[in-house]
Amino acid sequence: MKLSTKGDYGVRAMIALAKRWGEGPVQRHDIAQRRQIPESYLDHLLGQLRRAGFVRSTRGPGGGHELAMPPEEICLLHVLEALEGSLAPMQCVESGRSEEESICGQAWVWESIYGHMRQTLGETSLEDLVNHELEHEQQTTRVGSYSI
Amino acid sequence: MKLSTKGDYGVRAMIALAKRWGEGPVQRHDIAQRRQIPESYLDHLLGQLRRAGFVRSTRGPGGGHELAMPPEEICLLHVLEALEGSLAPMQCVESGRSEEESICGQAWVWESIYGHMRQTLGETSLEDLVNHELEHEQQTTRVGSYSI
DNA sequence: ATAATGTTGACTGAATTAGTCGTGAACCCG
DNA sequence: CGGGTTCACGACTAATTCAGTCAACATTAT
Repeated sequence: MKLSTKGDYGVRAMIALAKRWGEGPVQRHDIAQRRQIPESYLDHLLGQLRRAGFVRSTRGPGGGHELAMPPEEICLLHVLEALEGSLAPMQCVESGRSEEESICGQAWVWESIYGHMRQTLGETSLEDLVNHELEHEQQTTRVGSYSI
Repeated sequence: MKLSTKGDYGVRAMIALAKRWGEGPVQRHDIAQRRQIPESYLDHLLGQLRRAGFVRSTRGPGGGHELAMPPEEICLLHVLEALEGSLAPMQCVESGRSEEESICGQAWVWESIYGHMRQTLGETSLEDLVNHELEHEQQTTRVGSYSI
């Protein structure tokens, strides 16, 4: 039941980009360093996120990556589904499946859990994550590690 | 984010046993056939469940496996944790971890999801699962496939 | 041009999952 | 006792997924 590092790293990268929203492209190298993601792996993640329409990239000197839309319009659910595919905990809970087919006898429990999960992730935007991080930084006097 | 087949099969097996609660031991072969679980694999699962104290086994002719306690006293959460270990979706959400340590910036969301999941699984007993299955069988006139 | 940067796909090593199999131990019955 | 039934346990294996690297290529700024 673990989220893969792909999803974890991907969200971290998106938070990094959200934090710099409106300030122009951020470079792969920069993101990787700040958020502790292997740089060559980040490549793939950014690729998927770009193809999913969340990230816009520009090449050449001064290039980099930036969000393709404001942070408040991007929710965790969509980011994670773009990276990991469906988050359904069991196949028989995958969307669009008639009651009859679920012969596993426990599907209804997982459906409820999955529903709640989707709702929570769907209600949480990148903006929320950034704000939460900023608040947390204020509280602890420790400055810097992830700032900007 | 998928539950492994281990957890799925394990719960299915427990439902099978719960359905026969009070009727003496049920044989591996029988469970495997009814619930579509590879019999040699079921061995391992029953082993884990026995060592976790949920199942009692007896050898020899007329032997088999049965629940070690009434179905209403066994919840999904404990069964799954016995089989899969912690169900936490991220390591930084694992229980007993101070706020400071979670540097991932998204832990709070997952903590909420994990909390809800544990609560739901903790409130669902084998008895509930059996009842749900029985109701469902009544509704659909189709008889038999999993009966008794 | 050329240097900085992103893009892509092929490739790899490690870990995990999902099993199988063989041997042995306990038990029941005659 | 002896033979058949059933569970018990651990070694072994095949397949899949995960996590990550790398090299060759494309694009743009200056």
